[in-house]
Amino acid sequence: MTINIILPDNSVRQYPTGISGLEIARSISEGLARNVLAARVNGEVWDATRPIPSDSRLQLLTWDDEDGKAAFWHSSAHLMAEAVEQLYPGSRFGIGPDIENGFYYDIDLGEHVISDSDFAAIEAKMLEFAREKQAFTRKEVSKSEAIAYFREKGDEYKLELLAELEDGQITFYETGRFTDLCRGPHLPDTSFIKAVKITSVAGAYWRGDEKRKQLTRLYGITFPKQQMLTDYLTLLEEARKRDHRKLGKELELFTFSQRVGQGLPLWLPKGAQLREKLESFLKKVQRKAGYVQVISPHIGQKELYITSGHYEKYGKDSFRPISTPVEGEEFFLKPMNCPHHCELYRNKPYSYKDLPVRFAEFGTVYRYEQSGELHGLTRVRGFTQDDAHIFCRPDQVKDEFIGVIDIVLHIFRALEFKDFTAQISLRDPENKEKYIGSDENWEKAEQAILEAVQEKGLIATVVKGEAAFYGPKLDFMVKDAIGRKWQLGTIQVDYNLPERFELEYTGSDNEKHRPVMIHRAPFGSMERFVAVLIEHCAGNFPLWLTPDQVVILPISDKFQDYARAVRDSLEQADIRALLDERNEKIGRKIRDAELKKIPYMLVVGEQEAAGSTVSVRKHGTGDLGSMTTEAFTDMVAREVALAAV
RNA sequence: GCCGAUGUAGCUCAGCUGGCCAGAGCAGCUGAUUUGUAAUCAGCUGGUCGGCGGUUCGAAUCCGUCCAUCGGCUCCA
Repeated sequence: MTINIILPDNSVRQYPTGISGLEIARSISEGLARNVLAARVNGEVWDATRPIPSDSRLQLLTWDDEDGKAAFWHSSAHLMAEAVEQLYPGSRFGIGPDIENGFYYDIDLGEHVISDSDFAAIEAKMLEFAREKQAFTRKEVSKSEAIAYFREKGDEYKLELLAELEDGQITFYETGRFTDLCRGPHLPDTSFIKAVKITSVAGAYWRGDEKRKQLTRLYGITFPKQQMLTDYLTLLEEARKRDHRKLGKELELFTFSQRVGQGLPLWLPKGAQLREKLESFLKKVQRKAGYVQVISPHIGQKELYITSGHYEKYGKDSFRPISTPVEGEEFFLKPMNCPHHCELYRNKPYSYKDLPVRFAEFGTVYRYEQSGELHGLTRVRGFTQDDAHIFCRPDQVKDEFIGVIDIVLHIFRALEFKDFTAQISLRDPENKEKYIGSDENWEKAEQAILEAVQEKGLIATVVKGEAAFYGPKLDFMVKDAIGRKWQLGTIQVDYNLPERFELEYTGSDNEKHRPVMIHRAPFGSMERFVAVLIEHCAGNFPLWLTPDQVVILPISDKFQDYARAVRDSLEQADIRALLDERNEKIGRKIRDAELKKIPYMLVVGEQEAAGSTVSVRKHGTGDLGSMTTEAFTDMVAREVALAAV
């Protein structure tokens, strides 16, 4: 009996029934066979060793295929589990998936505690088992057999997972001494795994539920070649150099003080300069888009947040209320700007002709984030949103939404953020009580977002259950230096606050109508945006943004006067210039300026003073030769203008 | 908040299993040098070793606790 196998190039080959992907690979070339990690059979990823029963389309997966890599790492999780079980008998296992960079396994170690000093032993055990070339053996089992096995083993986690599976779809995989409930697929055997690194250990709640037991999550990564691990670790090392916490310190952008408080950033002069540039850039964009600036105070009465619904939802997790000499009077630090903006809207009656009204404010808000959540500038307790609230008619929602998407994309383009993702967050249809507002309004809002995104041709993932409690949203996310995703820009439709604040406008029918509100922040928060920006450009900010654009380096004291004259003329032209007056050699001044990542260095000495020129050196590039001060000024002005900001 | 780790001068770090006055480089200060494209030389200053408590004849080192930071989990209006 033979079957037809269609390969990716559409060629058809005949093989005996029950041949495996691996055997087919071997029939093509021994080299291919050595690299085959898994097989895609009719679109489904299978073990390379699994017999193919009938005519099929086959793709052999190697390290270069995401699915091949996934099988590799998932198999590595099993290998790690086997090692852990040998080292710490009685361990029970939760789940052990592959992830973007490697894999993890959630393990209940009983009384045992694993710390990084144990990693080496686990790695050694894994390599030992890898060399044993243990096969991953797939076994179909009945549900009752499976339950019996894990009951015998006393693994309540696997039993819980089993309870959700149906009979007939349950498979076990055996690797050496370790048997796991697993769908697969897996590598043919463990010998493919040549390099192993346990990367970290952390607590993780079983099934992500804070109320359930915390298991030990062991993270690891493996490779088919030792060199690949070395390269990966080097890459990580490089990424850490871009970390905004490190660069923020080195470039004197911001700092934290224990005395001021956890999660409360202090912006140093250079950081403040940078942030101000970003703010004025956005203000200009917004002015053109019809926004008006407003200003509101940092606190608001308790009643304001009772009206908005925030008190009920977050009152307990906020900073403690501020009391006053008046009995019963309480104020809150504002955790959001929208309630204040609603009151601004209520200042006067609006006609349908007045809408949309767009109130913008760089509003500083305070939220009592859990201490374990705080992280550099990306997660803080006091931060400034580039906030605005658009009050519009229901028929304007989509256009306004589109307008905001345009602003976000404009900003990303200006700052060369190419690698972002967009996510539409809808409510969880199973848990409607988590949200405020009517079904009808939610449906209208979600529809508006979906349509706007579609019209802009934006590629966005849709996630149910991620909406804010008052409305659905569209978020823009960017990754940081070490691959963590952060939300930056956000656009949120809100039918609820206008209701709660009884906002109105008079329609053409002379009747009162309720406006729709759109919350939006293209940067998200200045803190987080600056953090991501720092990591994105590794501290080499675009010329128009960078705190110090130019530094003037006199060859010696003798040329201080000329150097000052150059600086003054640059400042006249609105160029931010420093003067290095230290009594140091030129090599030293250049080195320090390079380390400070200042875009342009102007060396001035005898020749320059004589000819009214400057000798220009560009950061990271080197000597550009000399030119007149005017020519340099023009060059900088042009470069700034070119950024189109 | 939870799990694990870390915490020595402004910065980066050394100080092993407890024992002379706690060290280095950079930064800073003083002086010399007057310099041509990534570190000039010399001298000096600077630390209640994260805070508090304990064990000990003796603690940066061991234990407890609190605080902060780091990696995750949960959360994120």
